Order: sequence, then structure tokens, then C-alpha cells
Amino acid sequence: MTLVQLRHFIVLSESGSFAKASKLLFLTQPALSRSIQALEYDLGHALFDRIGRRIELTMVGKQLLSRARRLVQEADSLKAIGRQMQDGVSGIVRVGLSSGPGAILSTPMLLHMAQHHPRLQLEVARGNTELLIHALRAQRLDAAVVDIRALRPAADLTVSEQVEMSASFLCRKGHPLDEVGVPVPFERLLAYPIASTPLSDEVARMLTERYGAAANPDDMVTLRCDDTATLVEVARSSDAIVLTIKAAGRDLVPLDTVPALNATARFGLVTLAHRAEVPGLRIVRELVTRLLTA
Amino acid sequence: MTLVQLRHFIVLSESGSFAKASKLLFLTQPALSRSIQALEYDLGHALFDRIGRRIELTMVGKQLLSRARRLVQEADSLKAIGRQMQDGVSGIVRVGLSSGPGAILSTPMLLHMAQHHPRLQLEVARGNTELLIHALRAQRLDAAVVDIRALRPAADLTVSEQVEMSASFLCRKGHPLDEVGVPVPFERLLAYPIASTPLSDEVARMLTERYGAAANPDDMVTLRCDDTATLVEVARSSDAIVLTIKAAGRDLVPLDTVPALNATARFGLVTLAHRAEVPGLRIVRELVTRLLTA
DNA sequence: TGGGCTTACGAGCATCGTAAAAATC
DNA sequence: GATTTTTACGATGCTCGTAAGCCCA
Repeated sequence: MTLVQLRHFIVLSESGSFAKASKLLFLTQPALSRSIQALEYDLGHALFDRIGRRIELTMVGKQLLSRARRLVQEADSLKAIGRQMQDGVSGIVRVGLSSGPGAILSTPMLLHMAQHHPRLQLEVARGNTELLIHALRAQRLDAAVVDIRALRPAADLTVSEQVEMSASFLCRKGHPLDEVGVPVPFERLLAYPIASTPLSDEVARMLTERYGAAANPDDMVTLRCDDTATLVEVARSSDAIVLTIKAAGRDLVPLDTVPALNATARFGLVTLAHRAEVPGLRIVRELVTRLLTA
Repeated sequence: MTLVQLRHFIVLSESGSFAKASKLLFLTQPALSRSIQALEYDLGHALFDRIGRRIELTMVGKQLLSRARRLVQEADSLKAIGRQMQDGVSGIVRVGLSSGPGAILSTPMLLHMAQHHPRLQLEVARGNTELLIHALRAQRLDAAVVDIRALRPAADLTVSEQVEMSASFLCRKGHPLDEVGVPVPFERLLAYPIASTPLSDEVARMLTERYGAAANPDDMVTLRCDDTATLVEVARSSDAIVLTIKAAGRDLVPLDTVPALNATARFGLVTLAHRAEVPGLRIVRELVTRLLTA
């Protein structure tokens, strides 16, 4: 018994003749004839009476027809669901965003989903990289977007959609240091509160090499917070200077420090290696790339 | 997407490895591997994560598994119902019995069904041959057991299970004519009431040829009734003599008339030609043969 | 005689099993 | 090195389409 045979059975019962049904099924008459014969043999009983040039459902055929209909319908539904999940237009995706990506992506991502993929559930988790990776490994997340420089390389993780974003010291418009076209010596920054997320050793090393011991984050940073968005808000409403990627605060002013900072952060989408992706992740993936490179 | 593939999917998800599943499915490992691959391709998404030598259901796989289970289960059920109807162990059979067969078959048939096929509905209709054949053509009966000599041959009717049964004049035990081993001249019968169902022209002709004009049923038969069982009961409780098949009244005594009657009735099971039988009819068919030849 | 279903036969396609390769532990 | 999955390849089997046969109006 085959799903194809059941489809033939159904169409034949509806069209009332092998000739018509075979056309509807894009088959030749003999092929349909054999298909029905095979089904009848398999079920152990004739489904149709061949009365001269007319056919008619047998008692058994009538009883089995309704069941065959339901079966085929469910098969179609199963396949449709499979394809739907492939498109990622429905289902659930759980994405973790670390501080920087969170500030840039959270709002536009949720917005985009609400507008363009109403049937796709998106769960955004915020947290530091270590926490997110742990959740990813525990399969409580499907993906995480983090600074991959803060990520210890691991064989069970795959990084994709990597984007490098330039970082800088940022201040509010109208800040005392906001003098257009005028480079600012690093020392002048220290007159203001410096805000930053916890920085990796790599970044700390770069800072001290460039600006001296005073740039050691342990000393330099006065406002430390996991959440970049909060830091940006602080810089926006005060004279505090925030060290972060420029894209996180587009309404803030990047300061031209001397020597130039020339720092970047490298964001990437981390998933478990050798694991099939949740279908909806395809959309998230594209979105992340688009939003970060915009 | 194939039912076979879905079965493979289910077994694989339960066994947890291609190797085990392939053994359970009586397949080689590569065959199973390809089957799953084909299904995954068809559904548009991986169903299993291949993690080293271990496999694990993907999110999509988990969602589709339950549906696949239900689908396969219903397919099995459909097939089972088909086969069950084939065996005829359930369903409904409507059989018409004319006078003679009714007397012999009604009770034992209903009894047998009640005892051995409790899930098979049997409807027994009694009536004369003409009435039964009409009901058969109108598809209000699935079969009729009648004297086929009283049946006008017709292309749309099929006769099977033909059995010839000897008929005789029967009287009760202890009847004045019941003298063991002593043949009875036909004329002596006429001293008693003669009971019979309406007889066909063929039988009438035979009677007059053998015993003379006095044997013309129109004159000879004094008790005429459609129902053989009733006639037998009359003969059982009176001196009436009944002309019918011996099997209809096993407790009655067949009379050795001179010349010998040597009459038979030819019973057969009539169905519509070119029509698939109701499944349960197989059992009825066997039962009729068995009861009539016993 | 024509329309409709079935049987016969050769071709194409899918699935299978065996064997070899790749990958993991 | 052993076990498990995947890929390669030749063989079997199934289903299809064309053509011929059969049957009923």
C-alpha cells in the first residue's frame, strides 16, 4: 500500500472513470489500472465494480475511501509542515545576544520579525558571552551572536556571519570634547567618566600599548556595566565617554583620539557544530548580517 | 515521501542508531541511510543530527515524528480493516432464503454466525424466489439461496454452490402409511392431506408423467404454503403428507412410493454478476455448502 | 464500430546489497 | 583499531508508456 496508490484510489472514486482519472493524475490509463489493481490485491478486496464501461465503488471501497482521504490529507499536512519549517516561516528560534550585538540587534531584530515573520517565534536572550555559550551548549539557545575575540575556540562551536565593526570612544553631541575636526589627546579623556563593558585581555593589552598604563581598563573605566545600551544611554545624558562600537550609539560622536584608537570588535554568529540548524535560523542569520553590515 | 520511509524514520528514532534500526527493519545499513536521506531531502530538512557515532533527533525531527507515527498507524489500520473485511469477520451480509433453503438453513446459519463470527452481522430475509431476486437486483440483498430450477436464467445473475437434494413425500413417524420396508402405491397417499409449497411447472410435469393426472399439483396439493418449515410442522403434528426435500424434515419418514418419486431440488446461491462480493459472503458461501451437503 | 478497461512487453527509474571510503571514539 | 555512517557501483525489482487485446454499448 502506497500513498500514491491511495491518491489514485481517491481521484478515481471522484472522477468515476479510469480514463478521466488517469488524465487528472497525468498517467496513462493502463498505469492507473495497474495501480488500482495492486492496491486492491494488497487490501485483499476489490474497491470498484467494473460494470461494463461504468465503474462503481464496492461496499468495501466506500468504507475505505474516507479513511484513505484522511490519510492522504495528513500526509500532505506533514510534508507541508516540513517545508514550512524549512522556510523558517514558523517555529521558534532562540538567539542569545551579548552586550554589543544586543545593543545593535535587539530592537531591529524583534521589529523585523514582528513585521515580516509573524508566525515565527523569536526569543532573544541577553547576557555575557560565557553565559550564552553555556546556554548554547545546553541547547537552551539555537545561536548566539557574540564578540568572537572573547570566545575561546572550541571544536563543538561553529562561527559564521562574521562582521568586523570599528570601536571608538563616543561622547554626546555638544560634549566639551566634541570639537569638529579637532583630534583629542588621550589624556583629556580621563577628565571624564569612562564607561565600558568588561573588556577582554586582548583589548586591554592593545589599550595600554597605545596609550600607556593609564589606559589599563582596570583603572581607566569608571562605569562598568554588562549592558552596552545602558552605557550608551548614560553617555547620551551626561558627559561620560563610552568605549564601544560606533554602531551601538549612532547618535553619539566618535572622538578622534591621538594616537588613533583603531580598535574593532569581531562579531559572529555561534552555533553548535555538527548540528542541524533550527529552520528559522536562516532568517535570523540573514538579518544579523544585514543589520551588522548596514 | 513514502510510508516506508516514514516507518524507517520512526524505527530509527526509536532505536537510536542506523545499525540497530537497519537490523530491525531487515535492511542493510546503507539502504536505511539512503532512505532517511531521501526523506530528509523531500521534507527539506534534516531529521537527525549525526554527532560522531551517535544520532539525535533535530527539532524538526521531533515535531514531525509524532505526526509520522500517527500517519503510519492510520495506514496500518486502513490495511487491517481492508484485510478484516476480506476475511469477512466483520461487516454485514444480507442473505435471502427461499422456502426450502429457509427451512434448512435459517436456524443453523444464524446459530453458526452467533457462535463463530460474532462481529459479522447477518441478515436473513425469507420470501419467494421472485421477490428475493428482485431484492438482489436492487442491491437490498447480497445473495439469495433459491431453487435454481425456479429461476429464469439471466445474464446479470451468477449461480454457485449448487447442491442437488432429493425430495420425497414425508409423513410423521407412526403415520398409518409408515410401514417399514413396505412400498406405498401413489393412490394411497391421496387419502391424506398433501402439503407443499407452490411447485414449478417442471415438477408438475414430472409428477403427472409419473403418477397420472391425479398427481397434478393443482388437484393433489390440499395444503399450500410458501413456508416449508410450517408445512413440516403440520406433517409432524397430523396425518398430512408433505412433499418436500428430505433434509427439511429429518424427523419425518420418507415414503417409498411406487413408482419411485426420484425427485430432486437444485439449490444454489445467486449473486449479481460482475459485482464484487461483500467480504462476509465468503463465510456464508462455505456455510451454505456445508449445511446443504451434510 | 467506438469507447473504455485490461494484458503484454520493453524502457526507465528507484531501491537494494556488496564493497570501499571516511569519520569518530 | 574498531565501530558507525556515508559513498560507489552493479543488480534486482517496480512502475511507467506504447501497443495490442477484450469487452460492452
